Amino acid sequence: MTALAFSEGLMDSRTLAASVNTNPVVIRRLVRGLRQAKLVETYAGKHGGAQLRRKPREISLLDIYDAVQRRPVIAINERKAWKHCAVSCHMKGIMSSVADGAEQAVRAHLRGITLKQLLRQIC
Amino acid sequence: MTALAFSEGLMDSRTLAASVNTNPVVIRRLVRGLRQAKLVETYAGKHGGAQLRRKPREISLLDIYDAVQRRPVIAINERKAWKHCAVSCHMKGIMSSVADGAEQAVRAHLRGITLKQLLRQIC
DNA sequence: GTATATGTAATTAAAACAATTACAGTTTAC
DNA sequence: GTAAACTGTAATTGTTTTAATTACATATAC
Repeated sequence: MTALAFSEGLMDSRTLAASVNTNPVVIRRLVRGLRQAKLVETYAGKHGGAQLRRKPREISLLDIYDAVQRRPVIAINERKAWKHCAVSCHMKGIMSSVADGAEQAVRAHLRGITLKQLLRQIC
Repeated sequence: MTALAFSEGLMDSRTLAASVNTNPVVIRRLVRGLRQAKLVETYAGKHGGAQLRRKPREISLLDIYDAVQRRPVIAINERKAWKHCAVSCHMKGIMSSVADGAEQAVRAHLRGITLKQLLRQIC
């Protein structure tokens, strides 16, 4: 996303992949999430590629995180509790709220950073 | 750790494993980290096991997190940068500080929760 | 119509993680 | 002093997750 902001235009998945040192298909899979979140628009065909739909100043890292993230910051134990153990029976609920708090803390941090800010550190 | 606080004494790895629904060896591996962090003490031999070294009120979730955690909240891309791309060359540094901020946010949250507080939600 | 893109499913490979086995060392109880 | 019940840890195997790659249908520019 920083590369897209930097380029100020279309970039194809091959170039983006080179920048991250991975495979174009990996990029296209991530771009799908970003497109669904309306952060980028993509074009097929010759001279196709992806570009931002909003100004870097208007895209936060939280927007990107929500668009591509899959797993929570703190995962909770999903196994069955041991019925004879009061602690075991309560832990899922207790840890869920702990994990939720951690998630919110990270989200608040990411909400405060925009692509524009990252860009300023390069230019 | 909540189970140890609840029991107010020694618990063996077999019982702890039953509570978490896993294998005793998995517990013993986690306990090693907790022991190195001086959060618990363990005893070998018959009637052995683990118990807390401090009061639940004096153990924060951050203490536990530091003792057993392995991977950062946000991992950064460790691949080689693409020399011809200014963004690629700067991203590692930029993302490191973003990841660091997220880590600090989670740590601040966990620092504010003690085992005692978790215990209160059970008793 | 050919070259160059994306979109996506399917497959393979790699890495991380948990489970299990095995066994040496420790402590208790008798 | 020896059997029983623990911990400590290395080694192995199995499972799950993730990334990489292949394949090909579809779209667009010229």
